[in-house]
Amino acid sequence: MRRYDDACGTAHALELLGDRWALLILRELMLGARRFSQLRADLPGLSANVLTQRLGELESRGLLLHRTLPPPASVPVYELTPWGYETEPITQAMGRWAARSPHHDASLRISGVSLLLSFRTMLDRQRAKGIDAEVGFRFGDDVYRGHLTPSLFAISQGAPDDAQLVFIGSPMALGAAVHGGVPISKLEKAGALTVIGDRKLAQRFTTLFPLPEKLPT
Amino acid sequence: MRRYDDACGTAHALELLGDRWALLILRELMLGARRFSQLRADLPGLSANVLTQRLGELESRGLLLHRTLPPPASVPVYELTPWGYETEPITQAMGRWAARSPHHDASLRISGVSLLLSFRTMLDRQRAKGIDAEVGFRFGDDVYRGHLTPSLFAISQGAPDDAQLVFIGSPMALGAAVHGGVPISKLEKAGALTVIGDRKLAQRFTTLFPLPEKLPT
DNA sequence: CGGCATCCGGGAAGATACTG
DNA sequence: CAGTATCTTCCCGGATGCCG
Repeated sequence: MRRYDDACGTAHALELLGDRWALLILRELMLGARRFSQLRADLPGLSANVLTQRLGELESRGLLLHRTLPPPASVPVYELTPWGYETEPITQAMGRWAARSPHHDASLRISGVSLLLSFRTMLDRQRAKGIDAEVGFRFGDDVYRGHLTPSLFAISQGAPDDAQLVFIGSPMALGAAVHGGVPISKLEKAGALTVIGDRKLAQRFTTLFPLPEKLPT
Repeated sequence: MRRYDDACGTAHALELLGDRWALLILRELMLGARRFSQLRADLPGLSANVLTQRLGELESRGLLLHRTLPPPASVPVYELTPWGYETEPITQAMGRWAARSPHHDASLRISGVSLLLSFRTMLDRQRAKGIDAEVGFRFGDDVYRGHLTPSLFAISQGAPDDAQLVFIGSPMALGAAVHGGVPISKLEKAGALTVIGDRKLAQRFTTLFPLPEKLPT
């Protein structure tokens, strides 16, 4: 490993997760275990050998585990350790800071996990006052449930037991609605997004995660 | 620039400041403008050409400015832009997280800026209850003043007007007292640290910035 | 399908020496 | 003092092939 030889915690953090792609791999695992092929699909620019290398390093450093799901699944997955999950504040601080960048291009592709994490990061507690909702998300085969309250947006993998609201579509379509201000009706007409359940709640949902003001170019 | 082609804010942040040494350079500028040679001294493993390259990139990205101090100084310095200063939460999140690492080696060298920033990051508001103190720090030629209150530790370059307390010595010696639990008296006997002013306050000062509990190896 | 090994090209990082 | 110039090394990324 390349070292900084610096007692500062920031330097040590960079030694542990400063390699290219490392933090993005952690981000994709932030909502639960995922498979090698899922990670490849989430991070298209990342080649298999580098992914293998990163996963090995992060495992040896104690940030994630390589385990096999219990039968009948019995497939290998990668999952963060508790300490790995504790990197979320780092991811969030970066996301919050970069959202103000004049060069940030929101039209690029985004993964389902990234989008849901951005909601968690940007939740506006004032605007969410009084809310208590179970929301489902279906991004192709990836399904998530979120429990939204004014103080917290708890997300996990899997279909919700009974959601007031379910979004179906690509992460980019939902991102356009929430972060891009595109009306839901327009996305539905274009066939990019489907909303099931409480449409009024869906409308409100799109306003709960405002991005910070951008800097002048 | 190497891109991730990802709309996620974290990815964009990594494009802007994910290059090796970049975040550590920002850290060293976090308490005010510094010169090229100071940065080299603060980051011994960083060679001049890489430093030149990083400074140029960070300037073109809008995180810092290369300007000349007004006469009679008239020397070139590098200084963060307001947006550059806004990276401190990232630095702090990393430092806080890495402090729990089983592999963190606090015996390595640390810069004055790093140490003072670690105080700001780790300030325990409970323990600091009722405090309101002006503290000076002298690390060789680098002099800082800090205004400490229960909610904030404001730091700037330069000698304090009237400090109740001044620490004189190397950053590592002060770090040993605050983060390492080494008694001030012992450091003074060893000639590593000098305390001027309110010694009782100095004693209390060393308890205000507790590190989080480490993970088992 | 889910990796790991290997080879290769390009480019970034590191060490050292040098210049205005 | 504040950077350049040059050279070497190593990491990253892509492709391919192997093996369970």
